[in-house]
Amino acid sequence: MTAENSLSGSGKARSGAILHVDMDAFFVSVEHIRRPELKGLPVAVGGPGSRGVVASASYEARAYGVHSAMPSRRARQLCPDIVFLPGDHELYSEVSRRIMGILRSFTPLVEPLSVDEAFLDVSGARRPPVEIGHLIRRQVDSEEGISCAVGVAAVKFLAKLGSKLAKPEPTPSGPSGGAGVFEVPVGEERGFLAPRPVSDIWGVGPATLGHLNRIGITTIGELAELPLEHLEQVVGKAHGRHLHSLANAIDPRPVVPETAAKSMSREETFARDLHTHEDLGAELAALSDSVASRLRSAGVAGRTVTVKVRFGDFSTITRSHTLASAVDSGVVLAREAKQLLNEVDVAPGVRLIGVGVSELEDSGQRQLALDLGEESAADPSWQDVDQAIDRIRDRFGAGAIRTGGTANPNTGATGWNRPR
DNA sequence: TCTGGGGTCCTCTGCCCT
DNA sequence: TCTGAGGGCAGAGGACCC
Repeated sequence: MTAENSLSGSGKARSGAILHVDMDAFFVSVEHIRRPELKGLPVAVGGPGSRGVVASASYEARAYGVHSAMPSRRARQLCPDIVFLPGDHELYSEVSRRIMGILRSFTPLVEPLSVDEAFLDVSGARRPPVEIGHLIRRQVDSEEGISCAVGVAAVKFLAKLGSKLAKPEPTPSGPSGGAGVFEVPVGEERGFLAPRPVSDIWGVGPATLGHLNRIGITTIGELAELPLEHLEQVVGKAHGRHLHSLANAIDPRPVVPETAAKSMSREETFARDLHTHEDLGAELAALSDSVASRLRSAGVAGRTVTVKVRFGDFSTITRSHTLASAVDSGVVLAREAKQLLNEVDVAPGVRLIGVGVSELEDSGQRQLALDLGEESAADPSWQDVDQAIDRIRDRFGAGAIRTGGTANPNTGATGWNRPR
């Protein structure tokens, strides 16, 4: 379709005003800045252990078939020379904040999707969207040394697909080609989508793809022609309506800057399976402490506590409980989580455990509830303890203090996580 | 091949209430 | 008093995303 040089200035097609900006191999690109000697080498950021996976791979590594979410062991088989880096998520978050700042200098309507991508609504801008895309690429590259791809379209889904098509190809010597900016012109959306595979639709993963393939649907064009009622029977009502709209290039979702988080969680995979409530309880306490700390720094508290347990055979269960009032205390959260865990038979062996909190609300509301004397799972006496813990961590670092029962039981946790 | 971590949204089921 | 229908809600799990 159209690319960097073929569209701009043609004046033949109207431009959509949604941009999707996606960093190229973000974690690896950040590592390249502080370790330039790694440029040109196959590099992966991720968990190097036997149960680790790749979070980000350089284009040189991708040429060997390495990709994100691939088990690290498999990545080493495909590319024995690959350099594994453990990752520095504080640094990635810091770079991400600066890049989002650059994007906000073009429009206040920036919706971050993750650390390395965002939607922008530039409908109010004087410059053409494609030109803004090029300016963004130049500025992110000159100020942060990171390359990115930009998709331009009238709707989010197509802009996202555009950025994917603007990316370079992986080769053993690094990224090659790639338009950098890819536009789907207004009025040409359906023709553009029709021949593309249904897996290009945002929301079609392996399970949905299997369902669609079984009824003979392989392209977006075929999906667009399928009667809605039939599609709803195959993939469910809400999902069916959503996919049908996207296949017809209909995506009314606006760009929403800064949406509040709806849940917070932490989970940990162990190097070896754990079989006792005692071992798991200690790990649960540490995770609860971490989640509670994040809740407090975000100024929120949550009512629903969920414990996630993944067994050695990879089967996964969750147990949740909704409290009378919201909590943000690590001790209270750990107590609830352990009660939930007690309902689970852990003897078969647990490889992963997680703690999550949802039904989040502003901490100010919760304080008001406490002041009014409502029944609460959050014991106010713990608030002083939590505040003291936060002050110590602010001053001496996150590892300066642990709450009781969170001492590392030598569980061999992978220690790998990818912060949002 | 053997699958991390942190999220969101949806569906299904069972329970309670009217 | 019993029973069934239907709505609302909580809990569990699946699918998907990066």
